[in-house]
Amino acid sequence: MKDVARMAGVSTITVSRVLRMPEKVKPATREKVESAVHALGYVPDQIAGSLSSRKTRQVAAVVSTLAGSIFASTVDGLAQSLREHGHELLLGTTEYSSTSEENLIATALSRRPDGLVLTSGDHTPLARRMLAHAGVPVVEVWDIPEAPFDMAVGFSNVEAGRAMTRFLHQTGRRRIAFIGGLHEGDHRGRLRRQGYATALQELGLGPPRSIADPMIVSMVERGARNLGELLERWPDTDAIFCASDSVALGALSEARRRGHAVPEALAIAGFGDFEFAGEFGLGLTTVRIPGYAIGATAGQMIMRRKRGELDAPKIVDLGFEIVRRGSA
Amino acid sequence: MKDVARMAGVSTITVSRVLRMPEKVKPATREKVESAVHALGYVPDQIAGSLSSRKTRQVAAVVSTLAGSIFASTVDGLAQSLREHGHELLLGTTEYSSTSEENLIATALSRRPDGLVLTSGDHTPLARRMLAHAGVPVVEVWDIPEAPFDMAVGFSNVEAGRAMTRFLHQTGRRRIAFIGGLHEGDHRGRLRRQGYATALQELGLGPPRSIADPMIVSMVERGARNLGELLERWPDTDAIFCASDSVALGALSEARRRGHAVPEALAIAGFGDFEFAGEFGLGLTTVRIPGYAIGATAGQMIMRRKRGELDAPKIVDLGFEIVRRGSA
DNA sequence: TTGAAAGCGTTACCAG
DNA sequence: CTGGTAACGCTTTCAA
Repeated sequence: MKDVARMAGVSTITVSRVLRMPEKVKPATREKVESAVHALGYVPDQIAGSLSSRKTRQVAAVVSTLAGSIFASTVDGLAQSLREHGHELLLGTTEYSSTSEENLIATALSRRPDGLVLTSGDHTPLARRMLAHAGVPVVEVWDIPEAPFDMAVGFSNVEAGRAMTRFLHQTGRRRIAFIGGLHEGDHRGRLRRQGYATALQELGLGPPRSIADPMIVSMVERGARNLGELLERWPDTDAIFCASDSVALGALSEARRRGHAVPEALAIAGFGDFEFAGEFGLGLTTVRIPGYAIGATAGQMIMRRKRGELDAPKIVDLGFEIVRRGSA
Repeated sequence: MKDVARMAGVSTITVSRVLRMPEKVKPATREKVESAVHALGYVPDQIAGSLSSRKTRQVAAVVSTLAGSIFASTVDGLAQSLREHGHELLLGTTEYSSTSEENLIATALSRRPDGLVLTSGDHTPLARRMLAHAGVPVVEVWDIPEAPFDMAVGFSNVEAGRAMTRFLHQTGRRRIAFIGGLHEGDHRGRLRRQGYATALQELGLGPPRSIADPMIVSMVERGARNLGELLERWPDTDAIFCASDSVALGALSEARRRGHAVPEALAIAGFGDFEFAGEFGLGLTTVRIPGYAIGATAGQMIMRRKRGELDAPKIVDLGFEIVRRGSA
């Protein structure tokens, strides 16, 4: 910056002003500075700027994994909305729980982000303490917790599970099963299953029929294998609600392989409305979640908070939508 | 840090040492400091640390998009390997080209990352200048460019396109088409198509039969629609190589809808080996790309460079693999 | 409209 | 093994 200042014949603070508030500088001066910046290929050092201004223009996100079509679009939406406001995304994945969320939150906080986006459901007491102490805006996404830490945007996973189960009931199904859930630390998956169980009870459809095998890593394979186990144990099942569209794909393929007519004999529903679920692909009946919008909204909420807007909502329920296609 | 130092009765630099190189501090002193850190809930400020040490422990990645199963696993692998080395990932997406790569590189560089991972193929002259000027380790991923800027890890897209085309030829196909490619700025997709065209020529299979419609955003829908157009124009086509598995899914569905026997009458091959392509799902013949490994390797290469390892390879070809399943 | 000086919270460097 | 001092490259604050 000193070099630029010298070349333009001004002081460094003027260079700084040209870069951040060009309208505050006389056009003639501004041009001199701008051409010096260009000539020198100068790129300001945000690290120094952040230290000085106490603002990082960086927002951290802690996600379990990017694989499996679940969070990718949310991260996409978040990155996009931050970008529109001149902010950057710092991404941490807990992946295979090689690192705890607690750990990730600590390192994220050490970067002094202007905001934090969390996808996990429950936080340890230490994590909550660190968050409280940091005084950073926090947005929990992909579920509306009963007691949000700060802000939250998403939908009710319990309601979503309940809604799809009731939908299957409405279409005439009575022996409804749930497969593919319960992988380690999947808080939201458990909530969906809970919604399923609740609906069964409300409708008087008997006890849950549920298969899960956390050992199978591939969701598609899990769907195929769980379907087998399920039909062995409850051969009269007439509808299957799958924990995700990937699971549903595996179940659908396996059902066809075994000669079960879908949806006539067996209805199969998924969750997520992944790319492959649509009309031109599988034609899977599923629950659509506004993943991209969740991320984009989370970003906007942090930006509004930063601007000091007090009337901004703290909880945003973006809902979900049952999408009926051919499979159920 | 001053508070911690005062509480422990030492100087700030000793606190700093306890945090970064505990073994260099006498156990008794260390314990005093550690308990002060704990008591005060002190979280060091990496911003200040970075400014002082000229190291950010942050690596930036510029990706076109996270949607569509292509780069998500690579970003996952990168985040994971960085994490193992105590580094963080800074993510930028060019998404819908609302922001140019050039722009993203500039903002990434302004964070003074310890490394930069690029997924795009070609860079503007200004981008190259900024990169050169920054003197940061750069890894280009998902293709091995003829003239890499610095380091590269991936595979040859041209060879991959060529290999699948030759594979289809080996299985007896003679009228091979290519669909779904050419979305804006898709450098690597073009390279694959080029490999396809080269193979046709080598094998004497006539001119390329290729359909693309950049206006259709959904890849699955594009596959379905392009298949229609293709069969209208070249009804005798006996094999279709799709630009991605998503496109292949759309094509497969549409082919079945139209009553074409796959693979008997029409072979369909994809690219990417997405989750849904596998044995338990679609059973799609495709090209498997080691996406996660590409990301993980990129991270490792930057770490090695940082450590000053001079014997480290600059170009790593992770190859690809033709995976034969039922569709071709 | 521009500038000088004083930090921002750490780490590097050199002593002791 | 520990500490004092001077950066790191900006922005803030206050003056002119």
